[in-house]
Amino acid sequence: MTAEPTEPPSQTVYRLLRRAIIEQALRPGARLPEDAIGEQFGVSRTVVRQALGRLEAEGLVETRRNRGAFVAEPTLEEANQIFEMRHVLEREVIERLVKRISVIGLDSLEAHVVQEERVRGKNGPVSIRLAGEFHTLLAELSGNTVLARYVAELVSRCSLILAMYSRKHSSDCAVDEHRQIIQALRDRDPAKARRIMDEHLGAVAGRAELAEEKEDDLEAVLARYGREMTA
Amino acid sequence: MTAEPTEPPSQTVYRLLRRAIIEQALRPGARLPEDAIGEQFGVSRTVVRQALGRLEAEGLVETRRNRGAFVAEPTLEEANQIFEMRHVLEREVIERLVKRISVIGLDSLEAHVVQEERVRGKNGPVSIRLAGEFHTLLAELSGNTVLARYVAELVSRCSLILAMYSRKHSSDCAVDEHRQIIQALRDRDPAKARRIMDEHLGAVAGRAELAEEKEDDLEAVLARYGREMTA
DNA sequence: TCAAAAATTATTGTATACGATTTTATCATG
DNA sequence: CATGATAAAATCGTATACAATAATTTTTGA
Repeated sequence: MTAEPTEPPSQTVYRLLRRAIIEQALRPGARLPEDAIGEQFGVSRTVVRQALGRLEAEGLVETRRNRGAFVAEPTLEEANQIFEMRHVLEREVIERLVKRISVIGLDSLEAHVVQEERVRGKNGPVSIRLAGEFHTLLAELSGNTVLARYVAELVSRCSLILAMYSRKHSSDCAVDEHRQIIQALRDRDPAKARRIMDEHLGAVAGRAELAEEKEDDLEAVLARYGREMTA
Repeated sequence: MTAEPTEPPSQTVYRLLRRAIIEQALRPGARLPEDAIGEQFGVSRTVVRQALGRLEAEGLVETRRNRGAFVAEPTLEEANQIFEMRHVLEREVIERLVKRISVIGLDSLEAHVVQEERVRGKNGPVSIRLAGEFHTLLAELSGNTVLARYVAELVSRCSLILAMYSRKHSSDCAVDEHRQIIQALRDRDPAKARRIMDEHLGAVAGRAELAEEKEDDLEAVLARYGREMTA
């Protein structure tokens, strides 16, 4: 039996915090004190710090000197730039996939959409995450890992933006649009694929309105997300 | 007088290591032991670790579990993907600049090329860095900070690739090509600008051949780059 | 002499300790 | 009562200590 190399704790913390942010359990502006997080996850500040550092590099977290880390609050200008770049990169993804996506690739997209359908309307946070992961999966199928990494980063930052500037994350329509994208790829129709992706991203970006603030209960959130760690 | 907030030590270490890698004073595969670096810079392993973490996130450094950090050694496949993405993004940069670059922007590009000319042939490492920074400057002038960040990252990773796969970093020709790019932007000629950028990047990518290994003297390099820190 | 096992060394991974900085609370004073 | 100074608390930034792991060397037995 191969001795599976266990994941380093900093990565676990990183992963869980990231998911909590993307699923909007931790909302923009929320404080992220090192000792509170470390205590919940049963690790020292050292490893929490590493995780926060990575999240900061990805733009999901902002840290202020001697003040600590906070879930990032992108300005409207940043939000526009992020959407712009996402658009540029996802267009590139589609262009590549229309040319050379494999049957296996199409199947994995189908499988993902089926998953999305399954949680449709049931679980808000999870459906938010799955909707984003559809785009990440597309980018991965492009075969260029750099492109995939950038898209993943931008998609996750978009979750943050929607949390700030849209009233509700109505991802119901998204599933149908995702199906349309798959169909266009299957048809090998570049114009159609590009048009649908443009519309889809436009729809996502269009949900930008102002939303009211809502306080988080950090401990409760961490307890929920930390279960995986202590178990 | 405004009390200038002094740079955190981890960022200094990050900056100096980054420059050492980009200027090829630390070559791909070189070991980066935490205590040796910390001793040279007069800081603890804690801050060295932070710097190495950031460099890893950018793809300039690879760390192997319980083995330590090394200057990254991109494979040929990774190298191709990086060049591809750089091409995609820089094309986007040019497209935007042709439309809306300001006179001030053009001036700053001119000023940079003058600098490049000044060190032409004199100092290898510095001219390598300046050649890259021309592209970073272009991306910054696009006004999209995300785009600028990605281009900066890719440009620096290209230095690494050239260090591995090209015999010599003959950046002499680059200065002229940079001038041509500026001219095309001045003329607001999209087709020409794009063609020149394509040729330029093709020329850069074309220098990919196999190079012999060469051992580094870590201490000497760090002493050189660390002067700025201890002073 | 060679190979395998054991011991040694070197280096990383994590926790903890302590000083520094910022924020908050307290209190005196106009 | 407002306000500014001072003290207290909370939190971060960095150094250091120790445990864990991997690499290296030495030892041992055939």
